[in-house]
Amino acid sequence: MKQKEYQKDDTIGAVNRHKILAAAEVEFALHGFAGTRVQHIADRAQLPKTNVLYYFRSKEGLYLALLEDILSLWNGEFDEATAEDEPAQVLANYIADKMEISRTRPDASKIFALEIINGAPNLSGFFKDQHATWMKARVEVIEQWIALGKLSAVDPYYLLFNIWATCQHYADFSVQITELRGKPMESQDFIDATKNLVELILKGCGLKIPDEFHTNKVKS
Amino acid sequence: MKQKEYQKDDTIGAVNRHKILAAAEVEFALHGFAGTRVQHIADRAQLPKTNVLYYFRSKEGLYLALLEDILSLWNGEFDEATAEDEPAQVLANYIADKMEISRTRPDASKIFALEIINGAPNLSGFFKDQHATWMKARVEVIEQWIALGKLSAVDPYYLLFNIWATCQHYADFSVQITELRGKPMESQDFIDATKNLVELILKGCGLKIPDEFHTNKVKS
DNA sequence: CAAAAACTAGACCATTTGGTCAAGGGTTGG
DNA sequence: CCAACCCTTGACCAAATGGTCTAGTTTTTG
Repeated sequence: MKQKEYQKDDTIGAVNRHKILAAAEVEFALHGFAGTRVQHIADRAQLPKTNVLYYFRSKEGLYLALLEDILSLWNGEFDEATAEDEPAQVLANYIADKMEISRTRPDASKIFALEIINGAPNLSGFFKDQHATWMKARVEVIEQWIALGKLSAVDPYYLLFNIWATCQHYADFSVQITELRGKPMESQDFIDATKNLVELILKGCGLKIPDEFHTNKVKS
Repeated sequence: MKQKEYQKDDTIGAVNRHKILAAAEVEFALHGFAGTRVQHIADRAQLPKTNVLYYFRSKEGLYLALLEDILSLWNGEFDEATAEDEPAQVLANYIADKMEISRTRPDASKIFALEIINGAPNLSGFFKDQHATWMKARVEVIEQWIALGKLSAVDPYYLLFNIWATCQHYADFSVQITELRGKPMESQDFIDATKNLVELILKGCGLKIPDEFHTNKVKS
């Protein structure tokens, strides 16, 4: 249909674009938009600076492309949940998803956080609207669950905020967490943290914890 | 003892220093360190740029002075809690304190968050050590509570991380929260959010909620 | 295999910006 | 009242940095 399908992923252009985006993700997460040097992105990608500007029209263009990539991570199973689904399972999976993103894409999470903290100057009105619409639909599902007695009467907004806050924290504040624990979060630690979190939130909503998320506190 | 006690608060120098710090807090929170212009701080403080550099040796000097101010907010009642105290009351108050900071000093919270996200490049080793020491002592108290049966067996680290994450979220992500709720968080909303949060966390720890933090879900 | 398209890359530039300087104005204490 | 000190301010500067230009090289395509 269109010849711009450069997602072939093995053309020289696609490979370089990918290298640059990966390098940019690290740099922007580490220094913010203004603090990031195009030269440093180039160095990290092992390409000359001019090359970076060749593939992306400008620093801002690169940033926006990266941001778009990142926002696509925000979609998941919870998006299609309905009142018929079991809240315990849906919420537990949602939390697990979010935690998995924090573990595998911490820099993406950080860039998003920086963007929001600074007043979301680069998030398009389209994204905001879409997000607000998503939110309204999710809130409605949660309210239906409550009406059906599947869930105790929690405020849907605060519930979702709490989930985001805690999950994001493991990515955004990883430096502090590592400092305070004396060691970085390993794969197993994330599993534990996830179980803890699921237990906390679900217990707070008066839900039974799905088997696979039970903590092994008591070994009897 | 020393004549450098310019905390008189009404000398011309003290007043200007204060104005500059307040302006800097807004600007740094909004644009990050690298993205902030000294000129903009000066404009906001309604002083010429040279004046800002006169009171603080450099942009970095100003930032560090501000950061020091901000870190002093992190002290509170929980610092002196012991195993004899009641966990429900101590934790509830701690959460309420943190939420109050998020409400009244959101920019301070944001600057701290930016600092951590970017790898804490300006937090002194001294602060980190102090913080780690504080953490160890708090963890110990929580473990004693658990040993005494005052608290169900939660991981103290995850418990504290959860509290910080959720409380900070209301400051750092205020833009998103406003966007999704369709209106900014008012004083009363913070009270509700705090009660919700206290209920969630305490319930998760198997604690009874102190009267003053009860939500008014059921009016009977 | 030749021409077009995609890519690489050094040299270079305009602008922005943190910071300096020097000169002058106010205030205060002795 | 004067001298020391604190404060104010416009003019100016050097360095950093995003971005352009031009020219050459490689790859693709007809």
